[in-house]
Formats: sequence, structure tokens, C-alpha cells
Amino acid sequence: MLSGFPRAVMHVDGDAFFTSVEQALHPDLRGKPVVSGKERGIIACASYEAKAIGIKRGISLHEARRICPELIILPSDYESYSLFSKRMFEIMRRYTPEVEEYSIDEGFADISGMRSVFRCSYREIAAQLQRTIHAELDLTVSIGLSITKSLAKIASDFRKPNGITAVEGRYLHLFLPRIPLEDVWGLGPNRVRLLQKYGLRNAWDYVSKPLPWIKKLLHKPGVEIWHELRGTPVYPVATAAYKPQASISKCKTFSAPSDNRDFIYAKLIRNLESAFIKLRRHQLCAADIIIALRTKDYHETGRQARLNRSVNNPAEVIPLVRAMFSSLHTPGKIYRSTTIILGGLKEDRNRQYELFEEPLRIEQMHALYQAGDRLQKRFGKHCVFLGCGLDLQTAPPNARDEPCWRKQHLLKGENTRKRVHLPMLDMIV
DNA sequence: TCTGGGGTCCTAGGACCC
DNA sequence: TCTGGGGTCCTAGGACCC
Repeated sequence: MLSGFPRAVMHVDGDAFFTSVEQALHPDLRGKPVVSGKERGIIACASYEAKAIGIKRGISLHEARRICPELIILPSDYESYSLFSKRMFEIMRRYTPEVEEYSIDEGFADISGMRSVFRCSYREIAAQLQRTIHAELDLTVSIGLSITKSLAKIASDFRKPNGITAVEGRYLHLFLPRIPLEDVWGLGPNRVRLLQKYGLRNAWDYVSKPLPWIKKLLHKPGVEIWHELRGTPVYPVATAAYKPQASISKCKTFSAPSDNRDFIYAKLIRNLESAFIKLRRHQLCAADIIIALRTKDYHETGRQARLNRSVNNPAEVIPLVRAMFSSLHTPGKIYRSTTIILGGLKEDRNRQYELFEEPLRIEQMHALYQAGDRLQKRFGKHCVFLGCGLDLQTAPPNARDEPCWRKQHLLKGENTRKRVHLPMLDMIV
């Protein structure tokens, strides 16, 4: 039998995933305009009720409230989202072992050959999966079914929410002309602008160009997209459960841009600590440090350093980071955010010391930070932090730049987190 | 799109080696 | 002391993704 599916790949995309989870957990939120992202000040996800009245992902909460005063604004609850995500992928694995968890709310599944197992068409398999997810999780998903990952991904976006779009290889000439370049996975604003200069408008225009022309313009990524859109698989469904993380970054925008050097430095150090906390939680250590500052007009500059050995706590790199900051910061300039990126990650075992270093001191520091992590677990993030990360206004004299621990005492009560600086725990051994 | 936060991959070009 | 040709590794920065 002739089939339009020499290979069958599904892309399963959770509809308004975060807010749908919230609505599944809290039935009173159903049918109401709900958004998540309260902690960030911009909308991370908007329910379909909110989208219907013009509230989109990425706009500020301020703007959103203006559009809809009775909008329900929730902080992101990643624990719950991850749980639902896990269960969604478990359901997908009932249909095929070849499942790729692409992100928290979307994944790919290769169901090639599964028709004989389920005794139905690929489209019916997709429909069953969709019904099962809805029945068990109270979530809707949109599914794209086609012969490559790229085509499946475009297809899942074609009918939303709760849609199924199947694109057989023999109908590409009907489907692709309806897909604007912006909707092609891998073509961002820059590449789209470039292609538009040459008169291309949609995915059909793209695949109609000769491959060498594409290659000259967009290099390897463009070539891969070209093959995928024409139905030749390039991207494998990556079943691998675990891929080691390559970097950890922390970025924070100040509520108001500032030219106060000490303030900016303090913010940078806060980011540094957050990044290292995450690093230790994953039991990793880092060999590369990048710091970056973004100016008021969104210009970003950075400095990078490689360490002679991997580290897992900030105290060891404070002098370095301070020097990097000094060379980066321009007095008088107004900045809006700081970024820390830890790279060169490795698992944090078999720690190696350079000759002439003091293993004892380093081990003690290590123990100190472990104690710090336990405190953070108990009292919350940043209940303990480096003295140089203090805001200047509240810092006692000479507290800056000394890599020392301070404990922030938390008083219970409504928004009355008050800082009391206790005598410091000296870490110089 | 007037811009939040966390990631990955690719490429060009320089350094260095034989 | 100037030089060919080729390989590898590293780095900076661009572009994209959710």
C-alpha cells in the first residue's frame, strides 16, 4: 500500500501549558483569563481566555493589567509544571519508546511502524494520544504529524489549540506555500529578513531554491532546514534521556537602570551566587566564567576567564570577578542588567588541586558552602550571601569585597522580611 | 517585538604546530 | 630569516530556541 508516511514523526505541543496546568489544578480558574510570570514582571504564558482579549506572551504585567483589570496573575510554579510534563511524556512513551523531551511543554515521538501495533492509521494514533492526555491530565495538546521533525513542528502549530495536523509527503506542495518563513523552525528574525531581501516569502519559496544558493546564504543550519522541509530527515528524534548541561547562567535586570558602580557590582555578585547555587545543586563545577553588563540602550559587553581548575563556590573567584568587572565597567554609563555564565562544566568529583595550593583551605571552604546550601534550603535563597553582594545602603562599612558569609535573619510575617546582620562567620582559615 | 531569563549550536579567524 | 601548505585547537560572537 502506498503511504504518505515513509516515516512518521509527531510533534506534541502543550496548549498554553503553564496556565493550563494551573487551570487543571485549580478548577475555579477555568474559563478565566489567567497568566503566569508574576515573579518576572512579564507574561510567561497566557491562557486562551487571556489571549482572546489580546494578552500575549512577553508583554509586561503592567500593560496586561491595563488591558484587563480582572486578569488573574500567578507566579510560575515550575514544580507542578514539571510534574505534568513528566506525566505527559510518560503517556507519549506508551505509544513508542522513541520520545524526545524537547522542552517542558513539547516533545517529539517517532511512531514509524507503529500502525501494525495499534492496528490503526498514524493519524488515529495521534488522536488516541491526544484523548489520553486530555483524559488523564486535563490538558489539551496540539499534534503535528509528518515525515520529519521540522514538518511535524510546523504542523502542530497549524491548528491550535487541541488540533491535529497531518502532512503527508505528497502534499508538501500544498502545505508549504501556506507557511510564512517566520513560522519555520530555525529561521529567526535575521535569517527571515535576509531571505525576504531576495523575495522569498514562505516555506515553499525556500525549498524551491537550489541547495548551493541556500548554503551560501545560511550555511549548515540553512541546508539542514532545506532538507527537513523537503521531507528528508536530518534531525534525529533524540531519545537520550540525559544530556549533560554545558553552561549555567544567571541574568537579572534592575527595576530601574543605574549608574551606581557599587550597586551594579553587588547585583553581579548576587547573580554569581545564584549561579553557583545552581551549579552545586547539580553537583557540577565550572572552569569558565563570563560576566556581562547590559547598558541602558541594550548594548552588551562581556569578559571571559578560564580558571586553572574547576570551582564550585564563588569565594574562590571573587577577586577575579572583581577585576573583570573593573575592566568592563565604564564610570558614568547607565546599566540595566548583569549576567553571569558558568561554563566548562564537569561533574564535581575527583577534585584536583594544583601544586602549591592549599587543599585544606579549599576543602573547608567547600564544607562551608555546603552548610550554606543547607541554610538556603531551610530559610530560602539568599538568606546567606557574600558580604560583597549586599546592597550598599544596608551594608555596614567594610563589608564589601570581603568574601565572608553573613546570615540574614528572616522574620516571619506579611512582607516583613527584615535583614539583621549577625556577626559574620569568618571563612579565612 | 521596544526587549525577561535560560539555554544550544555554528562559524570565522587567529594561534600554534609540523 | 623568510617561506609553503596543511592540520588542529581555541575563542569570540552571531543566531536561534523555549
